[in-house]
Amino acid sequence: MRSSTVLVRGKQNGAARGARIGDVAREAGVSTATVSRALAHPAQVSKELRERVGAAVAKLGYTPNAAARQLRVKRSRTVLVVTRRRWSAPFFAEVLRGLDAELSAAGYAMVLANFDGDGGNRSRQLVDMMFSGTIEGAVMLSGIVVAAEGRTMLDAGLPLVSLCAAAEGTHTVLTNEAECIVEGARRLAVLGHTDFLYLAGPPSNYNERVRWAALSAFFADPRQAGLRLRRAESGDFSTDGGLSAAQAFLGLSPRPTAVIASADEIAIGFMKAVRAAGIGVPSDVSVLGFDGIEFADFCEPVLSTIRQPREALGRLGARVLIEAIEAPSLPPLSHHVLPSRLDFRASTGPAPPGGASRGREAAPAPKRKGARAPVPAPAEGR
Amino acid sequence: MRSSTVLVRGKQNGAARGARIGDVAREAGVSTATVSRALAHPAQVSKELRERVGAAVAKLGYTPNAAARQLRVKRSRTVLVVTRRRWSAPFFAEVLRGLDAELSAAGYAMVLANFDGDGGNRSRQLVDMMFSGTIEGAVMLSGIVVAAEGRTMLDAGLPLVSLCAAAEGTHTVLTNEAECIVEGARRLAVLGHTDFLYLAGPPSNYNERVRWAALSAFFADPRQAGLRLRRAESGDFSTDGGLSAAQAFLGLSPRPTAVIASADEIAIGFMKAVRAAGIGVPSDVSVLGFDGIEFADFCEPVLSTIRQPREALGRLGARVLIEAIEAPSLPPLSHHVLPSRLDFRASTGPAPPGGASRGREAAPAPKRKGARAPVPAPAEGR
DNA sequence: ATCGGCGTTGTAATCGATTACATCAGTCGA
DNA sequence: TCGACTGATGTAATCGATTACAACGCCGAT
Repeated sequence: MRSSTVLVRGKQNGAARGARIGDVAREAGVSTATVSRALAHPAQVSKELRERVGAAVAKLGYTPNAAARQLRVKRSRTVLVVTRRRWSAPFFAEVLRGLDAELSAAGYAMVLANFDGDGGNRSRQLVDMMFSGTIEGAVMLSGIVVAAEGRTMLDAGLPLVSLCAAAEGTHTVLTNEAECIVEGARRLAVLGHTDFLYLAGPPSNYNERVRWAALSAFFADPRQAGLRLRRAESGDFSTDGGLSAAQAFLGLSPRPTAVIASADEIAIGFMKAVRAAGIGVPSDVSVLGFDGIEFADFCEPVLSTIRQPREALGRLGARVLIEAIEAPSLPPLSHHVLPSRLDFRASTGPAPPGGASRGREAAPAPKRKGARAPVPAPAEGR
Repeated sequence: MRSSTVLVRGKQNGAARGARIGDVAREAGVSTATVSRALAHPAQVSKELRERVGAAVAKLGYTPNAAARQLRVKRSRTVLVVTRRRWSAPFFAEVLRGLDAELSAAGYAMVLANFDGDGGNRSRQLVDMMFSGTIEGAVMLSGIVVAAEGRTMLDAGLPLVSLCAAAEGTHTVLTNEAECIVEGARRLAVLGHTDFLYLAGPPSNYNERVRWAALSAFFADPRQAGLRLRRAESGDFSTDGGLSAAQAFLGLSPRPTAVIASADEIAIGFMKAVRAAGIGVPSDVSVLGFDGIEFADFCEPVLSTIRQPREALGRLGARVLIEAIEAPSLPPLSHHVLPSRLDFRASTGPAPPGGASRGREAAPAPKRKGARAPVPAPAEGR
């Protein structure tokens, strides 16, 4: 049989072998049922035995085995958080903090997994997690419902929350980003700008699509007939993306006087590159970013941006998920919208008096390969 | 008994009720042992039955219950990653990517938990995780071995890796940060600087201590008798910390001409504040940061920094942990050092010809409450 | 004295997989 | 033809907790 000597902190070929519930029961002179009850439902146990059990637990350093408990009660108190590698790190880190704060306060552990649409291995890992009982729900920052072998994460029937993204069949927590970006364009128009350039992020990204759709819809409105909107691709929510978008900008003629980026990183990279080419911000071109990351305050000039409530998004996402998990029956899908806030600062100003530059007075970009034409709007939006 | 109709994707009061191994066995006309073997050790099962089992698994959408498996085989294939809230987000995000990449490739899930030395609740959660069998090992980015109720994370006997930090009894993965910061000071001295200021991060932080210890040891060396080192507190690895350190700097007389910050964020905040006060960088003061975050390339001027191999740190940390977990017996503690790299750019230059300014020509800081005196070196280092 | 009810405690079934061991069929060599 | 061996499969024990149910003692009401 099993060794009868009690190992308090014994180690045995690499794995810890702690006390089991039976050891505690023996030590306290009670049954295992009483030990279990004393720990989980203290009110059901007499003061006398409760104390004996407590002493035995402390003496042996007992911690209930999580797998055994999970198997029996079918609750893991663990949730999955799916992220995307291409995300903006400063944005993501804050959201994660909100999630962690709320989840840990409620006693949930958080499993973090990147998902970048890889071939099939990671997809299967994630889908299996949903079906294996390890997980009680998931927060998806990717907007993608991962699928593998004919099953999707949704099929497990667990609550799912899309955070900063929307997917069929999930709860959603969003911001009013569409309104905000339109409001930004409107404010720039009030400052006299008529020629706009949108710096797009990864076209497959949900937020990217929403922002572009809102912006292009606004410009398509006949009441905005005097305004012009073009679009340049950055490829990524990154400063590098901003650098490459700047090359496209420098090739345009006439040059737009107002630039709206789909992420602060893009705006920051863009500003650096155009200023290096002798273009003034905001004297020649106004730049508006998106997200409100910390470094928007520290670039030159200080970046106008749309501030997203990052930590609050994480907190709300967590609460929505926890509520769905703990509801006695399947709750209806909920949809929340948190407000983002437009913050105009030094990188935006009145349109230059002479109107748009012809793209001549500044030194042309040293080596720009194949003038990137502005890209037509994709099918979605309108 | 249990319903005999097989629920393929059935949901039942909120929780998914998938097929169990017995259902698969019945469907395939074999025993549960054969199903288990067909999935885990296919070579032990005849081709015929292997195929029947595979078909049944696919038909029923069977995924083994993780808790039951864990209970039996005592392996969770899950590791814990402990972070600290006060960490630099861009730094942290990259390290996390490295960890995730390596862990997921090896089939491990990653539980993420912030630890900020909170009263006791979080500590207990973490320690309990170590003892409850949920976790097979942990990577600690905090340098703190969490303890609660007389037990520490170490006591569970599981492998622990300290990443970018060192703690007794753990494997460590570090960078040569001490050498690098001294090399940075040396290079600045070669540029003619003699009056240095160190912008400290949170004094309880491991990296902060190592950097300060190395730097103060270097300046204490009699061969560097002509050099002077002072220290200002930033409180945090944050741009805000840099702003407040700048106030201390502006109050010094004579003002140091070389500033070494313990994090890029601090350096970036510092540069912004002193330039706003009319001090030129690098004409009046040279600034060297630490970490090599993306935004060091986008502030004004471009920040000289010490680049840390962030993703590589994460990857190595994960590999060290996995190796320790999978070793047949307790392996000896290992210690790795990855190289960081000094990168001098626009924010550092020759010492101003006139030597240090007297702290007069620039507008004094508007409201500086109680001139912050330079802080004496703490006990460690020498 | 008898009964019902309540509060406390113990016994044993249960969760769902893995795997030691037993069983059985088939193969090969003597 | 028999026994030893091999390979495939099934039976049932096992992991460690939770909890339904039974048992028990004690109380007050009848």
